[in-house]
Amino acid sequence: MIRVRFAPSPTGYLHIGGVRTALFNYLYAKNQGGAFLVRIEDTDRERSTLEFENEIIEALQWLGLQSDEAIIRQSERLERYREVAAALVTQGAAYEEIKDGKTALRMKMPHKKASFFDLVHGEVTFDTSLFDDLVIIKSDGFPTYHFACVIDDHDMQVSHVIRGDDHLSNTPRHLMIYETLGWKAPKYAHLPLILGHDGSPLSKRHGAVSLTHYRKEGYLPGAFLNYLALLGWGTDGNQEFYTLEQLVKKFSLKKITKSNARFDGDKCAWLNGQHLKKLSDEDYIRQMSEFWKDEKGKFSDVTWRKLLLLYKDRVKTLKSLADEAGYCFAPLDQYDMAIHQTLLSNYPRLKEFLAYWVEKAQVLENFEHDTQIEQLTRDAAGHFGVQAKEFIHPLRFAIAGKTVSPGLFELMSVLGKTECLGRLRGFLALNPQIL
RNA sequence: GGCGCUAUCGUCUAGCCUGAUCUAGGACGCUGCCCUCUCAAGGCAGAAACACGGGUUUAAAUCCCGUUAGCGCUACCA
Repeated sequence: MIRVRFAPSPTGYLHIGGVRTALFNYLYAKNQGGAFLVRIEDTDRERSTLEFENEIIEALQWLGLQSDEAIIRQSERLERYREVAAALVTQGAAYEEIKDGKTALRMKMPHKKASFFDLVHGEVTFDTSLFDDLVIIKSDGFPTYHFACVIDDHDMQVSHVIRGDDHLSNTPRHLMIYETLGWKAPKYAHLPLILGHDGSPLSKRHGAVSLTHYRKEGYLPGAFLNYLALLGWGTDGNQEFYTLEQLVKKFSLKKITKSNARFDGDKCAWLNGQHLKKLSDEDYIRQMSEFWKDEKGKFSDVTWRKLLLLYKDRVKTLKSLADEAGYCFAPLDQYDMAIHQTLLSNYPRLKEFLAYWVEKAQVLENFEHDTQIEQLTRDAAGHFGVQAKEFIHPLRFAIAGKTVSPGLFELMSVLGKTECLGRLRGFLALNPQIL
């Protein structure tokens, strides 16, 4: 039975590297029909908090990477660690060290060439005579990471330890603990690390390192996981878009890369856009509506739906809807005069056109049919003997305050007759000396 | 410093194990074109890499050695 675990330490928010480690553990477990477990390593009493722990567990839930068994906390297993440590002292493999009146326990480090076969790196050898005797119980009575980790993995019957490369050099130490305890060590797979865009270790300096950030930006869990899977893992084919289920099916430790990878925000955003696009209209609308609860209330269900669909191919994150469609949510308070001027020089008869258009459009009962508005606009252009775009571009600017938007007529039908004519009249009333 | 890991386009990667099929494939980003009411989306095209130096071999991105660089460990942090 394959059993793996993700063992975060609640000394901070779940970060990108942690998510990737959790993901690969999950993928391997599910691919092999095994179990994925979660263990909270809260042996650092100074830095561990319940708040971080809850946040991490909640984040894993959001990602869909749930533990198959009850979550284990190291702080609840102190008895066990002390018991094993005491046995080691009794057998003479560990000893007390008193410093500043505080007592800690150290395990004698066996001196030998320690080799193990890493599932990612292959054969790795260390000379353990270079290591100090390992502190196993700190003077505060808590076990050190190394000691607790080994005992838990053994007690939880973990078959494969899949963790970051930063633990590669720790592995021989762990192996020596297993050896003096007379326990069988699990198999190891050390994952390459995720670095910042500049190739340096991921840190706050890089800005977005916590998963929370990506949640708030409106990333889909599946898309984020998909991107992370692509870092340090490749397939023979050219497929890059994967759902979690597809990743589970295709995952293999053999395809894990040996070298560190840099996090590329652009590609991550692109993939999220791809996932958004692949969502069914219903799912997309549900996600957006949940994210934009407040804005939703400003529109009828039918209009809201129409609005969202207009931007489905244009948004990369749920949050970016605001960048694309901000003008739908709030009235325009001002226009960019530079663009205004450019438009004016391109279309000198702009005011005349718009006034004519308003005159024609106000006769329409409503703006519900974009084909109707389009026909009206093209007729108007024909009336002046100019191309339709000479009407469309100024109209777009007056309506959206931007030179970029989805199809103008669809946009107008979403905004509605009253709002559109209101904006146009406001625009025409602006800067009479320029117009 | 010591020990360990790693090294293909700017970035993520395929190829490396089992040398010849690699004038090195895909993706993001970038540039151009098409579509077109603008922008996106989509389609097409393009620029862009085997870190360096030795060696083995008829033949090396692929195997070996060294150099360099990056990263990790070297805590009573995990």
